[in-house]
Amino acid sequence: MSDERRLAVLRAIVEDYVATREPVGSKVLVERHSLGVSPATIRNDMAVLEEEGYIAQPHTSAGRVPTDKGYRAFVDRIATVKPLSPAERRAISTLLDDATDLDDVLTRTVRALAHLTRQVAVVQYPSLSRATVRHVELVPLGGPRMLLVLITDSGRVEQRTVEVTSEVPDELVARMRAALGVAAAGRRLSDVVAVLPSLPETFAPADRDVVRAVLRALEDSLSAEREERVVLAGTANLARSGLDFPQSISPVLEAIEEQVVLLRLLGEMAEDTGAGTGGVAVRIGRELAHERLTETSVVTSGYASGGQVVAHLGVLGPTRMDYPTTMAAVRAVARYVSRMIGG
Amino acid sequence: MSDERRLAVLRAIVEDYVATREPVGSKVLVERHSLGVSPATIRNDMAVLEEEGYIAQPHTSAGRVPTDKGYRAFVDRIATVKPLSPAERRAISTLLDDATDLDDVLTRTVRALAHLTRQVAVVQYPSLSRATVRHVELVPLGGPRMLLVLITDSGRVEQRTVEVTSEVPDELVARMRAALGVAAAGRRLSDVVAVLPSLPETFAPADRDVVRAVLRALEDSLSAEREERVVLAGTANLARSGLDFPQSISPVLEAIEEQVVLLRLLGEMAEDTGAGTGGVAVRIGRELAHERLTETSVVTSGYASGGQVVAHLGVLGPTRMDYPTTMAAVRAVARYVSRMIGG
DNA sequence: GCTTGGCACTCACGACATCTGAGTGCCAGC
DNA sequence: GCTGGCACTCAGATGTCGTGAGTGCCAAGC
Repeated sequence: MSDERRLAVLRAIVEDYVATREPVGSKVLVERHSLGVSPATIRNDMAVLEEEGYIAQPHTSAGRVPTDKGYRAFVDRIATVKPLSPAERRAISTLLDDATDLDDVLTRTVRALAHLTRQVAVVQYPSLSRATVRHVELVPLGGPRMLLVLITDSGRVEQRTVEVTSEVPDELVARMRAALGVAAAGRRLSDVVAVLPSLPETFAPADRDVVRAVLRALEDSLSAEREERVVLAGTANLARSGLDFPQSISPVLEAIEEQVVLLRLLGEMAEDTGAGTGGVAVRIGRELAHERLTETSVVTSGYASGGQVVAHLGVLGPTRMDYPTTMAAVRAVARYVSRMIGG
Repeated sequence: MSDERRLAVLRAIVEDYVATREPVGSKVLVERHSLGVSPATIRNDMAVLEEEGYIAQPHTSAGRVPTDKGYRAFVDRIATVKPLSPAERRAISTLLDDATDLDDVLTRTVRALAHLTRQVAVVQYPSLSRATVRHVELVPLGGPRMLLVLITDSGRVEQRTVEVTSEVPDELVARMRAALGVAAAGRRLSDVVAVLPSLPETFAPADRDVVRAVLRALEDSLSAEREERVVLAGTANLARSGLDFPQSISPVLEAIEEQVVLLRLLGEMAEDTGAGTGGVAVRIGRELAHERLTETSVVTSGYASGGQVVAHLGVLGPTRMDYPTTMAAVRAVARYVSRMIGG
């Protein structure tokens, strides 16, 4: 019994199951794919594949269904990322080309991705910590309130209100703005944090409390928790493929809504980009190690600005998904975004 | 046959159906509510109610179910907004009190609303056109690109990149910034638009193209389409109440995802705030005039800043919803937000 | 003129029995 | 090591039937 044929059988099972959503039996397998052997032979192969955990039987008199392990083998050893069709490439350009600012780019990106893959798409905002500060602005909002605005070179704008106990004179605001500009502009955010503690010294003692409040707000803007934001699209696609979620889609929706979960995943998967998949990472079912997402797979890729990966984007769908196509779409969109934001 | 009793019967039907999700018959009706008459009498009332279109029978041998018209009568003539429980009030405070900036307030608000009502919550960003400009900032992004940032008194920050054909000297950027500041600061956005056309005149002819590009971007930021943003939460609740959507929840999810639909609704409903409902507007099923939302109801309310309604928020759920409780929650949250943003 | 008990009627739904066919595992022969 | 044959299993489809909730109507009663 040749190893290659067993892999071919596995591939055929995955492809047929993805296409038909029905357990596939030995007979249709030889009919639809030219495997050159009889159903009985295939059955032997299937028995082995099942014993090794690549496929499973929902019940005795049914065909086989790929397991997580089966999909994994498919993704790692069988499938090749297939290039997008020209029409799909055109769709990406049309959707993304006339974007205005960063918000707009990301919103359009996530929509394009959801549309291409017919699944749930996620795009993470460019990380703040790796960016450099383009500009810091401090605006008096009247009375004891000010607005701190932070603009990075990736075009991201962070805002934060600062409230102190007493009225702040405009003149002091102006001086603080100038000091912040000098201290921060052109620096990487992580470096800015290091400079901050020495700043209050340069102000009159009476003003230092106010200065410290502003710095706290700035530090807060830079801190890891606040920096992470994601945009979502295509949740309706989940419902469409509701049949793929035995219980209900509501745990999946819940998990998606807790953006923390998504962010953690995007972060984790940043590290397991497999070889030969063009920078695309895939996690399948239980590999996600999340109880609400056992029937779900995630496909992600990083996107770059200035040669540096600044954030990730991806797609979430049922384990029974068309991996080659999805991976191709994720890769293509990631590259396109990178180009747009100057990757 | 007294009119009051018929209303009482309708109320009982609505309440029971909302509670049990099952068509309600004459027998259980007299058992559960002390109506003081026999089932046969109730049947007569029900026959009339059905003839008048307030209730319907799913099939011959089943109980009755309220129609859209029935719910409408319930909301208008029977139900009273019931105050929230102390625990619920506390939940609102706890969730909202330590919000930092406007983004944060709105995100927390939408979560609170979704949590309280166990439905899909929507919060609209404060309208730009009614706001006044606090500050305009123009930041050089290097080369021919600039970033235009607009800060309103409601704390909203709008950003927009401007790209021109040639490099823009920092000095010109500074002059434009100053001119914009003078022209816009303190004005209502709608008034700012009127002032813009005269601005290029004050610049040297060679610079006017650049100035015009910036003004176009500014106008764009102020334009009606861009000004509208919404935040969503609780989509998972839809799946939970999936049984209430006979076909599937996916058309509903689709409609929600097209934020245009939501914005149109919020806008329309701004005008039909009924009397006696405490500023809360309700649309039921087909009243929404949206084919994907025939099984859906929406409950909204405006929220205010400076005594002016600046935007709306609300909740979307199955027509079979607990209107009194939902309306109470929407009203309470709207008031709370108004207080927080200085309503 | 309402209200009420009685009664015949309807019909969705669940329980149960039956059937069918896809798919399997195994084995003997090639 | 492949193949055809064969007995076996079992989920799902189909059909039948009984049950009971709920109704509408009517004639009697307050």
